Amino acid sequence: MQDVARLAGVSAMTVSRALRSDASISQATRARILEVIERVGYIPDQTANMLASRRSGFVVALIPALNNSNFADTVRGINDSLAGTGLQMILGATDYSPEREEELIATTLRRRPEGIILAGSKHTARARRLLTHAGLPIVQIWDFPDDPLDQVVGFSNADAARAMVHHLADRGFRRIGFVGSSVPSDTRGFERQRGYCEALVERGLGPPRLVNAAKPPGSIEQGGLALGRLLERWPDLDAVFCVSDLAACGAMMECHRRGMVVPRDIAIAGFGDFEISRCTHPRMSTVAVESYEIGALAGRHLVAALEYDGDPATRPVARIRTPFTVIAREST
Amino acid sequence: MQDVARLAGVSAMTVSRALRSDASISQATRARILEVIERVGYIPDQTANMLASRRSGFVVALIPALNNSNFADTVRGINDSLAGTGLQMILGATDYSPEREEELIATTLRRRPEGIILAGSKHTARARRLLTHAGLPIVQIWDFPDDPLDQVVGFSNADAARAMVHHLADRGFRRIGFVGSSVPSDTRGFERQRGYCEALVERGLGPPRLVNAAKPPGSIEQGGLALGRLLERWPDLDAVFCVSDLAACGAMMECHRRGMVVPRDIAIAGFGDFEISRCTHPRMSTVAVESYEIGALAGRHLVAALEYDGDPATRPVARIRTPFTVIAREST
DNA sequence: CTGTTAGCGCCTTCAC
DNA sequence: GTGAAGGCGCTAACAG
Repeated sequence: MQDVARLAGVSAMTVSRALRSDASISQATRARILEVIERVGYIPDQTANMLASRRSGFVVALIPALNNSNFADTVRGINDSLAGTGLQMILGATDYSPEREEELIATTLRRRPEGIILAGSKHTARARRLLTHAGLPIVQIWDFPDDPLDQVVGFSNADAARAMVHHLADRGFRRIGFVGSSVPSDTRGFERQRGYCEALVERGLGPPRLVNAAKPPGSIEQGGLALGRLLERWPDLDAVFCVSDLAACGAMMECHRRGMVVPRDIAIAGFGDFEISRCTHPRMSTVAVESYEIGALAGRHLVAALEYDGDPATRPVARIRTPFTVIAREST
Repeated sequence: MQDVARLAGVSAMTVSRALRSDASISQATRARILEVIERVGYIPDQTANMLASRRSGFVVALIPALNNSNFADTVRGINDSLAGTGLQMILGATDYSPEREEELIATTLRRRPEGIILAGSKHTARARRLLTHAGLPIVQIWDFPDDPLDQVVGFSNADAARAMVHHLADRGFRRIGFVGSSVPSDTRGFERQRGYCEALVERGLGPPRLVNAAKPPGSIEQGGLALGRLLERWPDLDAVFCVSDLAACGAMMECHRRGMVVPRDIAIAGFGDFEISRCTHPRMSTVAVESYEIGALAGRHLVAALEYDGDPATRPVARIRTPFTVIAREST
């Protein structure tokens, strides 16, 4: 910056001003400085900027997994909502582990992010302490906790799962099995399982019939294996609801393999409305959630919190319930 | 850090040492300092660290899209390969646009990353200038350019597509259509199309029969529409090769809708070996590429380049060709 | 509209 | 094994 200043015949401070849009500087001086910058290929050092201005321009987003189309859409939503704000995203994958999440919170906090977006509502005690201590705007997404840390954009996974069980019951299915999440700490998966159990009670459909899928990779394959285990224990199942469309897809393939006709012999339902659910044969009934919208809203409300400059005590705190919809297709 | 130092009865410099593993400091002092740090909840400021130590700990990864399962796997591979190195990833999505890529390069370079991973080999002139000027290790992935900027982990998309056309020809298909990428600047898609055209010549299968899918969202739906347009122009097609599994999946659904039996009436092939390709009915033939491995290798070789401290002129430069495989399933 | 001064929070370098 | 001085590249705050 000193070099540029010298070449342009101004002080470093003026170069610094030329780089910002709001600063008071004459058109002529700015033009001359920008010309020098372009000519010598100067790239301002944002690290030094961060230190001096005490603004990192970072937002942290922590999601369970990168290779899940639902969360990938959410990340896209966050990314899009940050465009034009000068904010950049630091992305972390927790692998559904609260401990890994805590670790990521601790390390990313060193980057002095301005805000943080977290999937879910289950955090370790230290993670909660770190977050509240840091005093930055938080948005919890993909869940609707009773005791939110700050802002929330999500939905009740239990309610969403309940809705699907009611759909199955409405269509006349009575012996409904459930393929649960392969990851014990997948709280959203667990909530869906809870919703399934509650709905069974509500409709008087007897005790739960459930198994858990095995660990990825191969969520689809694992869904098929899980169906096998379900049928072994409860051969008279007439419907299976899976914690995700991927597992449901595997379950459906297993049906094809066994010569079972969906939904005549057994109905199959998934969760998430992945593109894949429109691509099975028959097409799969599922629960659609607003993956992209969750990210976009979370980003927008985080930015709003960052731009708010009134009394911190009266900062608006969004608690948004995003909708979910049972998509009834031919598989049920 | 000053506060911690005062509480521990040492100088700030000693606290700084206690935070690093390699520094020379007595066990007792370090233990005392760490205890204070834990008690007061001190979080070191990595921004200041970056400025003083002149190491950002950042690696930039620029990929075309986040919601593409192939690239998501690559990102996962990069992420995993960075674990334990102290490096963090800044992720950018270029939306298949060289201009957007240039913009991202310019803005992320301000963060003073230590290395950069780029999908593809088509960059604007300014982007190339910025990169070479920055003088950092680069890894180009998902392509195998003739004029690499630095390191490469990828494969020839044209060759991979050629292999699939040869597979179709081997199976006796003669009138092979192609559904190209919806994005004009998708160079990998364009390379696949080139491979298709070359293979037609090699096998004497007449002039290309190709259409392009329309813009996402709805890559699957667009594949179906594209098949419709292909059949309108060339009603006697006996096989269709799609630039991605998503489009192929849509094409297959369109066949179901039209009462065409795959592969008896028409064969369908995709590209990418997405999970979805194992989930169609019949299962889809496709070209498998090592999405995760590409990311993992790119990350590993970037780290190697960063750790290398010999003569810059003799730094090892990896140029890795990752394999691709035609997966023959029932759809062809 | 432009310049000067004094840091931002940490680490490098050197001294002991 | 520990401390003091100085500076990383930039900007806030003030002065003019």
